Amino acid sequence: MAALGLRYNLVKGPAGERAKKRLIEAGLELFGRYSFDGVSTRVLADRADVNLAAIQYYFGSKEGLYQAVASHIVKKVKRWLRPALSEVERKLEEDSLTGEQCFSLLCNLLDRLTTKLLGSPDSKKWVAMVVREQIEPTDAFEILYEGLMKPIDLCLFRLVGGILGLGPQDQETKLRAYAIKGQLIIFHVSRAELKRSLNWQAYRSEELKAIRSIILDHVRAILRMPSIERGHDTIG
Amino acid sequence: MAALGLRYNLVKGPAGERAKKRLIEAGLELFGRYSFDGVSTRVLADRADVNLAAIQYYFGSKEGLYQAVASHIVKKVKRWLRPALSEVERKLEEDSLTGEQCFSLLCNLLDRLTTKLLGSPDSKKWVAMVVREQIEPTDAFEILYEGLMKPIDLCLFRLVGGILGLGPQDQETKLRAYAIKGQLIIFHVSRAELKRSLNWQAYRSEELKAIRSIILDHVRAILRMPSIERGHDTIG
DNA sequence: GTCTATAGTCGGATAGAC
DNA sequence: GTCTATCCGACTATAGAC
Repeated sequence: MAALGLRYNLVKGPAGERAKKRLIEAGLELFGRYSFDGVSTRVLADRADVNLAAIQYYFGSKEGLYQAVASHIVKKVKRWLRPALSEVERKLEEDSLTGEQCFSLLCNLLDRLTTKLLGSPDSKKWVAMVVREQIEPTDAFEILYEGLMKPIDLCLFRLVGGILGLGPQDQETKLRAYAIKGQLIIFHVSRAELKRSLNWQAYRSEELKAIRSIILDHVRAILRMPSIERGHDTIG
Repeated sequence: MAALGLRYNLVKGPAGERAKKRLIEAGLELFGRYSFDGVSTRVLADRADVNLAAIQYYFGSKEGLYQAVASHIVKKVKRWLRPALSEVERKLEEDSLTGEQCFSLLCNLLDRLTTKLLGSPDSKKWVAMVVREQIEPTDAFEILYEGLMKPIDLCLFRLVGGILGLGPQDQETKLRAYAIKGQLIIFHVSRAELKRSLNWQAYRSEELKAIRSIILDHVRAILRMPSIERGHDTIG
C-alpha cells in the first residue's frame, strides 16, 4: 500500500462531511469483515449511499479511505478507553501502590475491556480489522499500534508489573500481561467456534457475566492474589 | 518457462501431481497472508511455477483451490497432532484418571501445541488462514472446524474437565479451556506486536522456552495444581 | 496433460458536465 | 461539491492447439 495521502484532510463543505462520515462507517463495516481486497469501491460507495467518485475526491484513493478508517478506530476507541487509562495513570503516579491496589485497578480495566470488546456490536467490526493488520501489516498497522495497542499494553504492563513486583518493561511482566490479554481476545476471535460449542445465540449479559467471572478468576490465580472461593456461580 | 521435453514419459502422469502439490503450497502461503481476494490466480500460478490454466484444470476454480488448501491444512496438522491426541484418548478410556494424571497429559499437549504453533515456520501460514475464517467464515470453515478445531477442543475439554471434576461439556469446563487456549493463541496472533514490544527478532528456542514456561505456570495456577517444581519440562 | 490466446467481467480511477 | 460516463488494466475462466 503506497503512502498516499492526507488529501482527505482538505477542508470540504458541510455536505462533504456527511459523505466522508458515511464512507468511513461503510469502510469500518466492510474492511474488517471482508479485508481490503474483499470489498470494492463500488460496494463501499453503495453502502455509504454516496457517489463512487467521492472516495477519490475525499480520500485520494481506496487506500486513503482504509487508513482513514484506521484513524477513526483509534479516535473512537480512545473516547471510551481514555477515562479508564487516565485514571490508572493518575493513580500510578500519585504514589507507589500496593499489589492489592494494582490488582484492583487491573480488574477494573479488564472488566471494562471485556464488556466493550465482547458486548458492543461495534467492536466486532474494528477488532476484525486490527486482527487482519496483525496477520499482514500495512501502513494502517502503525496507526492502530501507536494509537490503540501501545497505550493499552503500557497500562497493563505497569499494573501487572506492580502486582508482580517487577518493572513494566520486564520480560516476565510483559509475557504474563500478554497471556492475560489472550484470555480476553480469544472470546472475541473464536466467537463463532464458541457459540457453536456452547449453543449460545449471542454474547448477552448472562454470557458476558460468565466470561468475565472466569477471566477474573484466572487473573487472580495467575497473579497469586488471594482467591475467593472458586466460583460455580459462573454457570449462566 | 516451459519444461523441455527431454523425457516424454516424465511429462505425463506424475507431473500433474506435482502441479497440484505446488499449487496447494502456493495457496497455503498466499491465502493466509493476503486473504482469498488478496491473491490472484496469476500470482498463485506464478509462485507455484505452473500454468495459469492449471488451477481450473485441477481444482475447478480458485475457490476449489482454496478449499483444497483447507483440506491440506487439516491433513497436515493432523499428522503431527494425531499421536498426541490418540494417546490422550487412549488413556482417558483406559480407566478414570486422577486430576494429576489429566494435568500431566494437558501439559504435554499444550507443550506440543505451543512448540508447533509458535516454533514452526509453517504454522504462521495456516493459522492465519484459520483466523481469517473465524472472522468471516466461508465454506472452508466447516473443513477446518470439523477436522482441526473440534478434535483439539474435545481433547482439551476432557482433560480440563477431568482436572476440575466436571464434565467435558460443562460450561465452566469449556470456558476455562478456551481461556487457556487464548493464552497460547495470543502469542501467535500478536506476534508482530510482541516482537516489537520485547525487541525480539523471532521466536527462537530461547523465546519459546520463556513463553512455554509462562503458559504452563499459568495453567497450573488456573487449575489449582500444586506447583511442585517450576519448569517440569515435558517435551522439547 | 500442458500451455497460449483470448473472451467476458469487474476493478480503481478520472474527466468533465452540472 | 456532486454525479455520470467512461477509460483501461487486471481479473477469472475457457477454448482449443499441441
